Amino acid sequence: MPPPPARPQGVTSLPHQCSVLLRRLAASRSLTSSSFLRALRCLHARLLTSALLHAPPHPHLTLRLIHLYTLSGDLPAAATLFRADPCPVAATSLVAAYAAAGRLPAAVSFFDAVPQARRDTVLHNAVISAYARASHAAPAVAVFRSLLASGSLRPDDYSFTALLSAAGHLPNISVRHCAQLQCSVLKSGAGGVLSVSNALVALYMKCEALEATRDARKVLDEMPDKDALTWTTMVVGYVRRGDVGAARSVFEEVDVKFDVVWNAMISGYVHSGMVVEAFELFRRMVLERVPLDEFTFTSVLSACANAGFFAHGKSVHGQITRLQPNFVPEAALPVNNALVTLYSKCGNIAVARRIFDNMKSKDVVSWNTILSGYVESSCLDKAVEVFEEMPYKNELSWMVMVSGYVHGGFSEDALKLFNRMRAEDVKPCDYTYAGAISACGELGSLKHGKQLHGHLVQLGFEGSNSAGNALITMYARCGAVKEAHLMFLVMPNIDSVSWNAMISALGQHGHGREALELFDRMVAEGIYPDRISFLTVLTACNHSGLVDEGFQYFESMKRDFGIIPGEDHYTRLIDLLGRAGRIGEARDLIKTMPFEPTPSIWEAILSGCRTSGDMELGAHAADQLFKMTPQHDGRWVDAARVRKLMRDRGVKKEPGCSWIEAGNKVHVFVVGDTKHPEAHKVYKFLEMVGARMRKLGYVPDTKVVLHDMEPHQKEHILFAHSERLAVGFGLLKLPPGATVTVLKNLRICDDCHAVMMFMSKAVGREIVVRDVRRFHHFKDGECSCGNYW
DNA sequence: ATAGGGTTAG
Repeated sequence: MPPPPARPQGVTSLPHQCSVLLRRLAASRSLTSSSFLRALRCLHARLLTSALLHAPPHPHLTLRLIHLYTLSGDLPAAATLFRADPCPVAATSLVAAYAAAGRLPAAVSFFDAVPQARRDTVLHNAVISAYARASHAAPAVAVFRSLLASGSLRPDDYSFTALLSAAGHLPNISVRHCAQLQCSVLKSGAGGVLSVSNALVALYMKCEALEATRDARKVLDEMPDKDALTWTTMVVGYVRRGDVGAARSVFEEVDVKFDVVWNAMISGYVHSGMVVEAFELFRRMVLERVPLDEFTFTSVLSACANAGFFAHGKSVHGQITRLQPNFVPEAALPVNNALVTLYSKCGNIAVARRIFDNMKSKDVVSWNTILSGYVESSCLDKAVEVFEEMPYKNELSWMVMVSGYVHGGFSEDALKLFNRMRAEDVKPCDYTYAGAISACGELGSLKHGKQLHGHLVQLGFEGSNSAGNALITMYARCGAVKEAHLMFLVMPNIDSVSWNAMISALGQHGHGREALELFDRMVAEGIYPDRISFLTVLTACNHSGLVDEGFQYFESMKRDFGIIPGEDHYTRLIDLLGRAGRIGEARDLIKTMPFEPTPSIWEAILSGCRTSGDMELGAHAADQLFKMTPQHDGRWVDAARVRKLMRDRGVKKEPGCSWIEAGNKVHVFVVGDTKHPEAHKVYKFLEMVGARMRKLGYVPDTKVVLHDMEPHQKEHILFAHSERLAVGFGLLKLPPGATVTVLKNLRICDDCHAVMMFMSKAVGREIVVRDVRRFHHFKDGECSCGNYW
């Protein structure tokens, strides 16, 4: 018996043993779905890393460790190991892992870290596909070109697959372009490869041209083998082209229906807003025992969230919970993301947060979902918290935050963030620009707005509708109606939002008739007006005093367009009537409303009464309003006491008198002369005060509602301002001779009888109060008045 | 070590 061959030296060394173990661990594919295995891998990787700290460096081992780390989801650890030796194989793993996590810049950095001479085809492929995944066509093509230009390297079928996929993200991809690509694929000999053909089908389906579907079909018919993805590609392609019917017939054509095709069809219905059909298909899937996977659930959950079928969504949630053990963390990720969306859309942000917190792995989408959940629930401070806490952000995170700021009235912060974004070298997308432009509009900063317009043009975002619409609004807000109109004229494809913006622009500047004409033209051009359009029209009528026209459009909205007027439409109409002194009609209108009057309806009535001097109705409206407004939370001046004082002094609901309601909703009834050249500043300032108030967190859901900033009102505008702390408060102007006891947080100017309310935090601070003509300087309880101009 | 399609955030 021959002796066993002697072991080669060094094989039993620690690195070698580890290497064997690692290879086994990484290869245990059958257990991939177990999160336990992932944890185990991670644990092993960590143990080995520390064990090998003092062992001699071993390239193979490092590679295996990197692979293990990427498999177990510990990307930073993998990246650290890579930096010690930037080899192409490790880079490939990392590029793929980071791209899969949606972190493109990091993914590309690994490619960059490998010296050009060491980059191989596989690494190039990984980068091309990383760019393709992130829909960045141009850089993907550039990397492909560099692969060709290298001389020593040749693209393989992976390269072509990734390239074709990237090409699908090119804007206006043409059939000719596709054919050219097909040609070069054939020439390279990658023509018969399934994945390449699938990518080609997808590419043709992405062309806008009608005949492109024929070409796609031709490729498909010539394919010797087709798999689930081939059919899915066709279904998805048709859905993208807006042809759900064709998608459905492809779906029916497939004999053996793979679950992927079902999922594609369901998500197709969801995207087309055909929620009923989506659910129908989902039911059939269950009946036919097609395995439901995370994609199915994600689509169905998204359907529930979009359609507002929250109860249904919750029952699907239950179903998922029963299946949870079968879900791998990375598979459950999109499902969890969809769940977070569902709960935050149905207003249950707390549950959304709980799901988010319990998620084992989170990606950019998860963070963005919870971020926008907070933004939509007007919890801006929470949103900011999340934003700063996010381990990684993408363009969308910034966009959500910028537009969230604008939406919440924090235009200054929006612009600040926008600037920070550029300082951090993040390229804003057109939506972000739209947000920043709206912020300029809100702040009335034409100069800055124009500047951004310039950047937009430079960046080639000219054709963007969101940015264009924001520009129309911005120009209108800044008083540049001509520019707004010009924008409206040059925009390549105006949508209903553009029309609404332009109608509103005209209305704002008192061109009521033109606004109505534009509305008629919109309808004549076949654009269906929505509820916003009518809101805009009513506002335009309001600004120009077109009472009868307002009524006509209101009637037409119900009769011709089947839009049920909401609270906001009634409010506008009542406001319109009130301004025209036709308060009686407004009162009659309330009775015909299909719902009980809301606070804003009473506010409109109240301000109408102020104009017409209808004391009786005004008193009634005020009483209703007070009844409805929630109690203050103790941090504010007791509005009830002030009200009582006013009543006691016989100043209740006097025309021209403005007042405040404290509580969860703070109404700042500003009575002002808007013709004054400085008036718009006051207006902006008050908005800012409201915004800051919320930001400071004094009263969570505070809304500052401004009233009576119309040209025909000519009274004082009073407001308060502190250099350090802008405080939210309201102002009462009492008639001369009225005496009011000073409450804890209340001060009165003896000279002009302005009553100020401060938050307790502001008491004792130096507060400067100005009105348009006078200023009040409060210090140590003293008030000095003087002329401001 | 890399790939094609479908899911989630606006």
